[in-house]
Amino acid sequence: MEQSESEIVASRRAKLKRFREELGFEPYGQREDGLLALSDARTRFSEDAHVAFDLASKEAKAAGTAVNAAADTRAVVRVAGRVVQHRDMGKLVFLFLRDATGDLQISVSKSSVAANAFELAKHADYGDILVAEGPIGRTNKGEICVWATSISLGTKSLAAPPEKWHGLTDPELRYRRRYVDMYANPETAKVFAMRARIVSRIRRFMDARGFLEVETPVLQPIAGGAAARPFTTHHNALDMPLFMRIAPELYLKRCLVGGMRKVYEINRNFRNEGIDRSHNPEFTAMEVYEAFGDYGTMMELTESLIHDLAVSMIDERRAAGLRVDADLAEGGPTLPWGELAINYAKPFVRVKFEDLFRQGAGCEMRDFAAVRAKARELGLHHEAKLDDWLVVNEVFEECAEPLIDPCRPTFVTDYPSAVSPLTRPSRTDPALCERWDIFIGGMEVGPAYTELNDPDIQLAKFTEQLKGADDEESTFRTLDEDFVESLRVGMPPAGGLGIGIDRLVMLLTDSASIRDVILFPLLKSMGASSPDAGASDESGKGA
RNA sequence: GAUUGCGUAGCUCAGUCGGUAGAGCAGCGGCCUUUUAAGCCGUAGGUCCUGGGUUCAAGUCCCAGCGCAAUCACCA
Repeated sequence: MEQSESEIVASRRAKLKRFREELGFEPYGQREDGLLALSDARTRFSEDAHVAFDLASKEAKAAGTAVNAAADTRAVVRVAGRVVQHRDMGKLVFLFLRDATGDLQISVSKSSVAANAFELAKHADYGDILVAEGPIGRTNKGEICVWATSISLGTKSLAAPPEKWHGLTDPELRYRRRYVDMYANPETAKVFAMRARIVSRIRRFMDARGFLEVETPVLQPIAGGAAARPFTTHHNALDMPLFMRIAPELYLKRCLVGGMRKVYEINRNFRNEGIDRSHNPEFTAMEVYEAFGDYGTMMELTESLIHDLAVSMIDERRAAGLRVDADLAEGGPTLPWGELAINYAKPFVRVKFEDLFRQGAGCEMRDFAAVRAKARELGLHHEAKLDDWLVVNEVFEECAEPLIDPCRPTFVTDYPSAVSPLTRPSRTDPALCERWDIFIGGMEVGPAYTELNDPDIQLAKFTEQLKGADDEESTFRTLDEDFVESLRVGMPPAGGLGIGIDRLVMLLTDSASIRDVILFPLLKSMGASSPDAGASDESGKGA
């Protein structure tokens, strides 16, 4: 049953036993009060106190007496952290502890601690969690450290650690063993700390503008609000199929019907589709709805929010050691993202879909014959099967989107109505609708609409959409009649917005992949059975 | 789904033309009271991703599969 363990694990187990039985340390620790974060402990260092103590020590040594306790004004700190460096000099041991705030050296002199504590320091392994207490001073070489007067064991680590200099670099291992990645590569932990602050800033921004944060169903009987393949599940007691939501949109609109004026939700969506650098099957989105607003109010809100976040990232990124190219004095925060230097100065770029189309395709988008010719020229061979406006959309994505300057946040406005089923058509030009998409760094970060609130048009658009569904799609695409009914009750005119939080965090933290901003991204499971072995397993699962 | 690349010790990586499996770190045993990837002496550690094939001989060449990455496709 017990697998034979590696030599390293075996020796760590032997140490655990020795620490417990010979040295009297509980290998899994206990409550510790009064612990300081390592970065806070470091700030308690006083050069004056250190120099005064150093002088008193030398005088006492020359005189052959003990140091007068009153001469030691160094702050005493109590800290805990994981061992990431260990240098044994014989009767003096230097080790570095690490916590989420940084690293701090602990210097353990045989003459300053109990015999069992010195043995513990001497034999501590990379990865062990230690608790140390003592005055904060520095070494001859200038390293600020805790001169330990006591050391105890927080937790013994049994697993083999990563390489101490290169850390964990294999991307697969970093994602699969994120708990190791987070301490072995401090920049990983910094990205997630920044993500947390970005999300809380977004909430403060929305709250300050009077939006109410609500929570709507993740388990939905009908997966609406977007066109994506949902994950399916089943409720046993009610014996009903359920879908993980692909978007909260239809529920948030019901909130407007119910009388909420301004609502938002920050939560997970789930889409059963491909995985790549900007797609994870579960991702975080913020959706916003404002009664009596429109896509213009959403544009102002989005521009202000993203600009404010970018400004706040100047200090964040400097503190985390990330690049910042320019500051506000030069026209707006410029935050590098990979090879791109993205400038978040207001106002963001605005360009009409129709104009960008003309520029990219070289013809008018309403000249469908020319558009179809262009599509064939581009090699879009399924062009003949598509509606005119879908061809327009494909040609746009192919020819026009690449023209958007990736270094400037850009609103593309006034999309064709035909590709936007939840959006209100323009009153002056019904072929177009009041919708924009914002692009940053070549990524689509989010769309916004003036919401369609005419129940008859909405019903017609849903019905039209369902007609085009193939067999597979029709298993999860169902008309949400209750939503249409809510529109009959009456939804005020409104603006709505969706923003991909993960993508925004990627841009703000200079992360190349969505997996770098999601703590535990989805990977294939390693223990998965082979296809033939799996068949018998599967039938046994539900019981 | 397609193409390309990668998969060797716990980790980071070498491995030439097909000819006995290598280093550093980590580990283990020593030495050292000011180290900064500490150093020095000694020692141990391998399913070369898996399965086939070619060959006197395969980590290396061929085929299939698995995993990861990048690019493309898909995702209105």
